[in-house]
Amino acid sequence: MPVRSGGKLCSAVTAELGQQIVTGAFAPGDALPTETALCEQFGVSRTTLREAVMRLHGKGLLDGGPRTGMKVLPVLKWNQLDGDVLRWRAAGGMDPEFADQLYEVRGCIEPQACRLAAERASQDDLRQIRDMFEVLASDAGDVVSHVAADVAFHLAIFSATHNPILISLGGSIRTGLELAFRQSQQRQRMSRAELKLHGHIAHAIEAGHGDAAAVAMTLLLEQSRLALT
Amino acid sequence: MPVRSGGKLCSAVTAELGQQIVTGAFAPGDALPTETALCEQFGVSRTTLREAVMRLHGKGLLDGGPRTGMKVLPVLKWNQLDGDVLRWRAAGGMDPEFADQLYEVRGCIEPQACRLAAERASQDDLRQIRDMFEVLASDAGDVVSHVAADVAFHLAIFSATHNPILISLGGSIRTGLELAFRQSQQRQRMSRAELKLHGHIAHAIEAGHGDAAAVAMTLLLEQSRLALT
DNA sequence: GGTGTCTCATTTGTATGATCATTGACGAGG
DNA sequence: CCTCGTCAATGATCATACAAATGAGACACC
Repeated sequence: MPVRSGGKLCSAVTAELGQQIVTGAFAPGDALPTETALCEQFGVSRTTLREAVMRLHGKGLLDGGPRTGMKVLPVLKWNQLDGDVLRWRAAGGMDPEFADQLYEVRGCIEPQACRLAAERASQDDLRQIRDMFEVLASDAGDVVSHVAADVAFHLAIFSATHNPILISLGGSIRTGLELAFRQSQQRQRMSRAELKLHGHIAHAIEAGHGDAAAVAMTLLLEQSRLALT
Repeated sequence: MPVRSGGKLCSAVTAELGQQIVTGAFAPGDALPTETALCEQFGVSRTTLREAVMRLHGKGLLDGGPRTGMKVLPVLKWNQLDGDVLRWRAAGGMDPEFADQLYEVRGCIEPQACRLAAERASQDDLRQIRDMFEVLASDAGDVVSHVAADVAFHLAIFSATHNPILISLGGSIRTGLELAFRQSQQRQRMSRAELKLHGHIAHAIEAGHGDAAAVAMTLLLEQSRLALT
């Protein structure tokens, strides 16, 4: 009966269990209740329960063998870039430590992505980046669309690298970007400094100045991180 | 019939279908045969077939709705860092283009990881890195254990950053590392230049010289990429 | 009595077939 | 040509069956 009725049972069970794990209701190393117990608790069949468990297994949250039950894996084994894990972790406010970690990873990747983008961006890529910057600069629309434009701006840079793996990686941190941006803009609009840096990045990539773009991106990330606190 | 009998049907079907997709037997945008047709082709029940399809969906290879059948998604949507996708793609020899992409991504991340590791590595982290370097330098053991030590060396650097997201990311490219190293060492042992660079990295991290470690890592990746061709 | 081994029951892993809902393509009819 | 109903294919869930693995208790032996 606890299951939120709106939607697929299986997803609901996955979300419920996943959030319980991520938020620490089960400590790493702990064994979950038996399948039959969980089936009764959620009021679903074993098939559905196992479907949910399998998804969590795929996200690196659980592992287990026959007879031993399912154990919660240590945090380091979790697939931290998985969209669901990210959302569950950020539910109820993104803790600052986590935000720092996310920005640190972005700081590793995005400046380099700018360098590659400056070398290889096609006309289409450049247009996409420029368009998203226009939307950001126009300051029109609600917060949601503003966040979407910000995310699209950064994803467009990943696209411009023409490296499928990097693009895939960009897609993985997409949820992280959204969460961070939303929380950031919840307090205040994007600052003028950040907006200017977005412009610098766009222009530097367009001009093929990879180093300048990378520097601007590094500054932007720093600025954004500060705005978050 | 084609299903390798010794093992899990579902995994076999997943691997078979997945490899067919990744290797291009179905072009992106193509619609797969209907579920019932695939069920007959593989000789499994619909549940099992759907289980396999769901896994591929989770890896971003497929999408589809009722009545429309399952379509192969464009390559950019694939989860390129998924271990299985990586393996399927590399099966039958890693194509040079893909190797280049992988090294490019590593070049984005690992030098920065070295910087962070140099700042934060604990004594345990340093010991781990040093130990793995010793194994590499000792030149003992077979190719498999040598590859394992190389992978462990790089993963230890990720661990030393103490950033869970970065560590998780390192785990994701683990399969890529293994595949690249195995192919590399299949031809020839690690060159003396590469070995020396491993040593430089280890020492620089130990000494807290982040920039030096990053430079050495960049050089190492360049060197390794050349050795692969 | 303590210890090693063996059997068995419990729990997970894998697979099947059935049932009902959902959705979108396709054709009949206006 | 447009609209709408039909229906086939997927989506979701369930009840069930069997296989495999392992922990726990029974049992024999020292």
